[in-house]
Amino acid sequence: MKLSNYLIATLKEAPSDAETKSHQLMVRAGMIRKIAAGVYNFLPTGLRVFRKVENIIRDEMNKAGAIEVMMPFVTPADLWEKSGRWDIYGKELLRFKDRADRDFCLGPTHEEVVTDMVDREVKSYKNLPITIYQIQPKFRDEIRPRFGVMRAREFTMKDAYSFDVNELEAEKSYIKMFNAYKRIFERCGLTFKAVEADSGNIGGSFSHEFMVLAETGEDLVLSCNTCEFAANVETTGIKDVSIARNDKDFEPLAEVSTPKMTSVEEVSSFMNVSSEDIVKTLFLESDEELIAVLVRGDHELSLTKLKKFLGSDFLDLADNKVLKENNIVKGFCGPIGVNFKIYSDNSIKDLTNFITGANKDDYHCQGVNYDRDFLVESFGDFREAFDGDSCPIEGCTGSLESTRGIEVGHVFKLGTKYSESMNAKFTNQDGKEKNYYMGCYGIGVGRVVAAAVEQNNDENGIKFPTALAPFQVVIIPTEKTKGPALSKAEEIYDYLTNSSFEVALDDRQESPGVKFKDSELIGIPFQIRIGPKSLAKGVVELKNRLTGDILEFDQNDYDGIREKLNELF
RNA sequence: CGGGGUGUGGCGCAGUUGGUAGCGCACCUGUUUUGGGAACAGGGGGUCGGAGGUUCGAGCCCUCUCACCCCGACCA
Repeated sequence: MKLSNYLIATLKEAPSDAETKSHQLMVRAGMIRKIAAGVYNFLPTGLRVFRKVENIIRDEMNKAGAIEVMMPFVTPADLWEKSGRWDIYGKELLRFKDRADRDFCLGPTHEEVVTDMVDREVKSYKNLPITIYQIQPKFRDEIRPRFGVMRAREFTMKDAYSFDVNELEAEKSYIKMFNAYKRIFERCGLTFKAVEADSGNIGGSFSHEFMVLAETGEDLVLSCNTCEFAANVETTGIKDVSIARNDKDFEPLAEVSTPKMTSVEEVSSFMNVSSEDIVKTLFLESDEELIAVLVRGDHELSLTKLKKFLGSDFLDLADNKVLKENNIVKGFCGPIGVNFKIYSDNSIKDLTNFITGANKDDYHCQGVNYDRDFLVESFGDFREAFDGDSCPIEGCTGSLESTRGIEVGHVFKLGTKYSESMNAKFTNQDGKEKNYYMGCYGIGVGRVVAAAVEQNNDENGIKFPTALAPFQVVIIPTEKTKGPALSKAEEIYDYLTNSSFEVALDDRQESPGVKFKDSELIGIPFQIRIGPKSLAKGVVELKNRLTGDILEFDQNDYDGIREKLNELF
């Protein structure tokens, strides 16, 4: 590629809305441009990197036996109604009507479409197992898109779906994909970790996330300092270490005036008690009913865990309106006298004589004890784990450490969730119809690019791993006018191009400094520099972006340059 | 959705009590430069997010609206 005929859209300054390194650098390097919140153009160099990632993914998917298809971006509501997700998915699903007033949405994921497709085409166990994948745009109307293409509303995802005859076979498919994912992220040159995860809106029984470790990651990963355990905070279990409570020490229940003390911190300092002696009461709306949940004052409720425990599709904090309708006094909530089911975190089991809200303005209760003062519907693990918690693995005495991660891939065991709801079946060996056992596997392509930038940069710009760089090598003649350096550069350019390298020739009418800076900002791993200075010595120079090393070659030693590059790629 | 903030040339920004809109970078032309974002001279480019209003006069004041960003959306 001759850069005089190319689009190098580099900027000296990043737009003020770019917060993370990767966002700033991708804009400055001229890879992406925003055209609406969470919606981006990929400019030529950005697309080249994107394609590199895409091709690595495609290659590994094909090697793992997955078959590529393409499903539509626009999907009809009836498929979503069939699976039941039309009502569950909420505002993230961008819905619209066509001219005939029929409901559609932009696909945020494709379980429905692919299940329908496979169900139509596959009739027999003889056609199984089968894993279908596509690399295609998705749209999720995120509450808050941010960090450039890291969390965009429109984004490209590789999504694969496996169909098997039974659970055991499905597990094999899962492992195949899991291993393919490891190879993909290794080839992309990323430092990552596979962790246990919650399966969220997609549903299913079991899942792993692939996390690229980075400061700016949006997820919190907890890993054991002793064993192999690692999981997303959302799903990290807490060992139930509660002991039997001594019933004899019950104090009388009493109300205490706590004017305007609505937070745990305020109440604990006002009453001079530790936050562990306070129990927070939260009211939540689930699918059908309002429930109350108790967690210790120093703990955080995990909506994810509670949702899983209750088996409900919808669970959220009750909003102010609902609270008012039920005469719940915000800031002074307590479990005493409420007629909703009360769920309580395991850590409460231990507690005697704790403090809660009194359900009336400016009062808390002290000397509160469950069973005596209120009844708990069920105890369970409902709080979020944090740094320093003990490892949830049986027999392990290690403790958890947290790191931040960018979720670049996610693999799920779905089981028969979708094949049942959509009545998708094949005929088994015994002539009976059976639901498919499914798995689903996603990778955010743009997010992999952003994660690579986030993990690989310095003060000069992006240091792309060689497998992802937009060009493998750029040839920089350091004289502007046509002369011996340019003709030498063109010769080497032709030679390396014919040797199947991805070469850029920076023949723009720019000063050398500009070319060096651009090349380093964009993240091209090697520069070949040719100028009056080097030619006077009869050499050309090869500079390594990653190490800063400069090698000299005889100006006619094209083979030597080629061999060196071959070594490095 | 709640709170806060910002919209002025492609990017980054300034614009005073209301009086004909400016700077740096980028861009174009010319000359000189040519190994780390060159110098000089000249030049082009703006419905000041949009609509309405107040005023002799609005980038600036008022009303509405749109977009974008940040924080929160779990502590009750």
